[in-house]
Amino acid sequence: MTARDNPDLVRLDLIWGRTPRRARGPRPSLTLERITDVAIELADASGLEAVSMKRLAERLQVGTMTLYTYVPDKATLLALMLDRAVGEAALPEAVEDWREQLRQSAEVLLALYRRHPWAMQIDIEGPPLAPNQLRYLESLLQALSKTGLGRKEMLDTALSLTYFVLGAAKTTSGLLDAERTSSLSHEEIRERRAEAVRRVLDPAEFPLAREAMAASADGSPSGGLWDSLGFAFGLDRFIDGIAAYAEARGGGAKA
Amino acid sequence: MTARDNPDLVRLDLIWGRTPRRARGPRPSLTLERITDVAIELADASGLEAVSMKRLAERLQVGTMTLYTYVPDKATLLALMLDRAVGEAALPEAVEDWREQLRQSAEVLLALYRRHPWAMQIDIEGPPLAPNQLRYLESLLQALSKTGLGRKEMLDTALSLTYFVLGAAKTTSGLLDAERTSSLSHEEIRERRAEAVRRVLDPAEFPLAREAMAASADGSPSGGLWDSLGFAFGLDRFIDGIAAYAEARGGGAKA
DNA sequence: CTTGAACTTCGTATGTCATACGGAGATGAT
DNA sequence: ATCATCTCCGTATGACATACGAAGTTCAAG
Repeated sequence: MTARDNPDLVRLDLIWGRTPRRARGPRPSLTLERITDVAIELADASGLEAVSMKRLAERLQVGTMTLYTYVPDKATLLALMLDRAVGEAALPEAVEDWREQLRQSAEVLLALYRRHPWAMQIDIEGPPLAPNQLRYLESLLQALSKTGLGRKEMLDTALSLTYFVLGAAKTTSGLLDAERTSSLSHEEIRERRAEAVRRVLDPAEFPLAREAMAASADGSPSGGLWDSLGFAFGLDRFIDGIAAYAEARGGGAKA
Repeated sequence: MTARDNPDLVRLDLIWGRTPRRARGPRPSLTLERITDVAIELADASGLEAVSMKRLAERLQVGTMTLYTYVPDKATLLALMLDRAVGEAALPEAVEDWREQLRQSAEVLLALYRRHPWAMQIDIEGPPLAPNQLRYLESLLQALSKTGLGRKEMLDTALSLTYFVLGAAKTTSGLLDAERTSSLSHEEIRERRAEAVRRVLDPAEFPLAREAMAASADGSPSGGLWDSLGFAFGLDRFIDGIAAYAEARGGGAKA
């Protein structure tokens, strides 16, 4: 089966930079990379909804339809943006302590989502086979190869880690986004949220939630309830669970 | 501060069903619930992108702009849809084994995302304070109260669990969606994915990923690589980690 | 009983979006 | 020198959310 028969493969080849050859016509005035970079600038500055083909073309000083010579549709452009952003994440170098490497990998990914919140809004159809996504996965697997886990379990673990990070980033992004976008001060936002919580969190119906949120708000330096939200804690518990499992299986991991 | 001063609170009150009272004008011909239900039907049948104000109004036999008497904007409608969907998830009844209850809670949530894939595409701005979301959270906390964890740790744990489920659902939804939407047979889709993997997964650059995927595909009954994807495994490891932590802290949990 | 404030309904209009289509001109293989 | 193949892009289409304001409806107050 060649790419011609399967539109998915066209997109895949584009993401992998395998553009077949341009012989006949005039030289293109743009490159895919430049287009993708400018699109990312736009998304960073004003959010994903600001990335329209028209605005992007204006920034690039070309007509709107010119973009369609480089990209079959907008969804492909978004896939390119996503993988380019993922490529930005510096992979932590291999260290002997796989727990530490996993933790760092997770934090790098979270930081990436914080830097490029639009990346979480991009829905990929089909399996995640973009180059930088695969590189990230390979790096996780490399760290996990020190645990003595089986190959299938390593894959399950690596994917689970990315699930956790994506979910955490996505759940908290709305909160952080509001702080970035809104014209209000952080104090004001905090105040409004506290008001909203007060209005809604009936102690009779939600006793545990109320207590937990109160405890959480007290422990936070700025009194902000929605700051940390369990990322570090949850990540450490997950890694604990992996370590325990690997050890019980008689794996080669020490400590 | 009253709702009038803070547009967020208007939306919140709407989600909580606190509509102030309608005295003067003619009786409304619709209800928020009916609107929301029909919107959900539409989204279930044809995806979130099929839910436009125009189509929704047509289904309800009213003019497009009529909807705006019930809802300030589409984002609010989406928030209503989301919380109504969450309300559909039957909360597992409290059992003495908190691990089992947690596992069931996670599975219920995953099932919900599978049944209503559009729910994952809805971005909420601001904290998750919708009634059914809070009920779900309270139920998680109730299960966790048997662990002996501190209140802040309970909240961190509960949130982390939802992070994991959301991430897992979101990552895999693109794959399942393709199988639902596409006109191709599952066989054909599988074949194309295998072809894509073959094309892209250079063994020299991605030795571990290649091995892991091969092992994963072999272990799966239908030979499908992208079927389970580590949800159950990752969930169990996470719960293991929580249990270990609670026990080490000298909590009241027994085994 | 009348009046008018407050409400629902919704046609029309505005400005946005992705992208289909086709023409004009440039380039290089033959 | 020809012409297939490519780039560039103006125009057009049909979607979209929603602002605005007019018309009709209901009930409370005078």
